[in-house]
Amino acid sequence: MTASRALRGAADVSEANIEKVLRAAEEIGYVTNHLATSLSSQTTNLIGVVVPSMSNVVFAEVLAGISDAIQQSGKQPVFGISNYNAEVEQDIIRDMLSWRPSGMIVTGLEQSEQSRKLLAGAGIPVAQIMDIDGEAIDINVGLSHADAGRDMACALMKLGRSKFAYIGSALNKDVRARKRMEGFRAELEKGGLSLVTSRIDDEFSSLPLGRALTAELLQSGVDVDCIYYSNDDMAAGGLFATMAAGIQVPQRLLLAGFNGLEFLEGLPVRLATARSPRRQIGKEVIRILLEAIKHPLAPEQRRLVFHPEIDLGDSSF
Amino acid sequence: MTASRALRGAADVSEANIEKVLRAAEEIGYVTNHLATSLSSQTTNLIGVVVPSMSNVVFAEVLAGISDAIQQSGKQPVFGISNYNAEVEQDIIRDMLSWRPSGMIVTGLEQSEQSRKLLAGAGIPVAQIMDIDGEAIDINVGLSHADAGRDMACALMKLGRSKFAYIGSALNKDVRARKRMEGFRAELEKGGLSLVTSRIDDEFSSLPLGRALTAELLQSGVDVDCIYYSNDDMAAGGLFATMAAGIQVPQRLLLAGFNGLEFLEGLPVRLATARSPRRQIGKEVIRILLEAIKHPLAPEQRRLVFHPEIDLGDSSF
DNA sequence: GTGAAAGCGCTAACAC
DNA sequence: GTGTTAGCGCTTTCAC
Repeated sequence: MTASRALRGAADVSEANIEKVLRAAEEIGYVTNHLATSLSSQTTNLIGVVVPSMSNVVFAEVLAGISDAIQQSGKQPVFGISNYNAEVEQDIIRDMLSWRPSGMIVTGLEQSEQSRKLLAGAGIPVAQIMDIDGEAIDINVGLSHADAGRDMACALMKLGRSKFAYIGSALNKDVRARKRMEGFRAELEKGGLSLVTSRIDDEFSSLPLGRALTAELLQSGVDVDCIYYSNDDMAAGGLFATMAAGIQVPQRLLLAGFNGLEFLEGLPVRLATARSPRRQIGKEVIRILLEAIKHPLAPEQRRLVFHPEIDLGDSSF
Repeated sequence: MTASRALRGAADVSEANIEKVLRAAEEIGYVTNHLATSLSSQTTNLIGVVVPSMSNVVFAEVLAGISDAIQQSGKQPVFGISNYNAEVEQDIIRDMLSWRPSGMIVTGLEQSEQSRKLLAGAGIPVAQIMDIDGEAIDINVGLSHADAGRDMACALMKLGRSKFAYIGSALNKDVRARKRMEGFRAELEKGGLSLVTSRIDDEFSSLPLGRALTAELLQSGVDVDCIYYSNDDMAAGGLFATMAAGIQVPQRLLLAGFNGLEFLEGLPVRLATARSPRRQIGKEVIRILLEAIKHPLAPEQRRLVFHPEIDLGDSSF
């Protein structure tokens, strides 16, 4: 017992014993057994975090935000990757819960029925991040992707564009990209316009894919003056297709993406985009979750909505 | 006991009881307590994985490779991010070991003395990945970055280039980038050449940084016909700087990076690079680690060396 | 095929 | 300030 107390830095242990214990621990290379600690104390320092992908910089940055924010709290994040697959996600959630984490963070609002049940029944704070277009289980931190699409459509129409195309990918898997697209289209229709054409692939978004789909669209000869992409990677690929085709961006053709990734700043043309607050979402969800672990939160404290800022880049002339 | 056996799918339980137990578990929303399972059975299904960063696509892909490969094994990866900081890394390692994982994977060979001691004393297989230039604790899967630098220098000299510059970043933190640079320089010297100039920033590599450093170098008016970058992101940024300056790549100026990232394929010019086998490293290290968990491995089975293939892209004329 | 006993390595609660 | 007792939720072992 004295050793246990000394190692935890608990009060009421004599200086002499503290030193003795610490030295002995050092000597034998003692490493706490967290399994026993947690089982005994009925509490862990674990926070489960499930994201759909890590190759996508967006989630890498959310995780970085989470890592940073959690640093001083004594909690430890445990990451899981669902590959945009609800069944995989459910398995991961089940597995994480079996480690009795003190909080959970999952991406988006579209979990399986079973996943929602598991999370709701776990008796711990649960946060859903990135998206707010839907009903949350508990804590919800993110932005409206439908609105993001609408806002971009609105801004582009204001710039005088009228012949719109959409280029995206894997919309069946990436729900949030789909919501942006739908918001975009809805707003166009409100303005009396509609998409002239679109290209949607099943693969995941990437720069080469954006380039390929754009090249294809340009070659088809359809007359458009603006392309809205599912995200910045795709839009950057589009830029290179236009360069190869000798088309002036943004003068003759305006390209717009989503996320406001850092690498856009290095491109030859500053494309239009909307900055998603990725690190901030990570930071804030941890802040709220840690509070929720301490004591129950009022409904209004359990919801945080960000409004991504549109950046028209070189297109704002 | 019967319940425990039924839930684990163990043999020797009557059909009737299996069904009864499963139904009851479903009904009350039972979730295994892995803390108790692992404490009791003296074994976990955890594999600790420590990487320096996740914003860097390279590590995101290694982790993806690990995730894929581990899928069917019943093991579960637990990821930690060290931020290129040996002290943070040590804390993470210590923390992970306290959960009694059945194996550990860490990035690079440059752990702190204490970290090495912890890992070596944990009594579990330990794999160090990405780099092989140094002494490994146990399992080692990766490539020689010094050789990668040398090979690229060799290839570029063969193309007739002679006035070399180097542009890199955060070399004090990114040991492997430093090793490539040193290998590169050593090979140049072997060929009777040396770096005409170099630009090295403290920030982490990024496309905008590559662009800025390259623009600066171009403006300085130094005469070079080839730039070797710390990696592809930096090189791509360099490409945009040359485009802005109206310099023909690769004719007048050859740009070379490292990693062979997918997005290079979307760029206006296919830059020179060397493909690092990122997913493969993830896949293979899991294969070896899982074997090592089953039974001790011979020294030659504990080491796997990859030889990155040089791709000169449009520079190979 | 099922159950009883012991124990994994810790901590909570209480006595001294 | 220190030690004792009991127990966290499982699994292992052995008896029946």
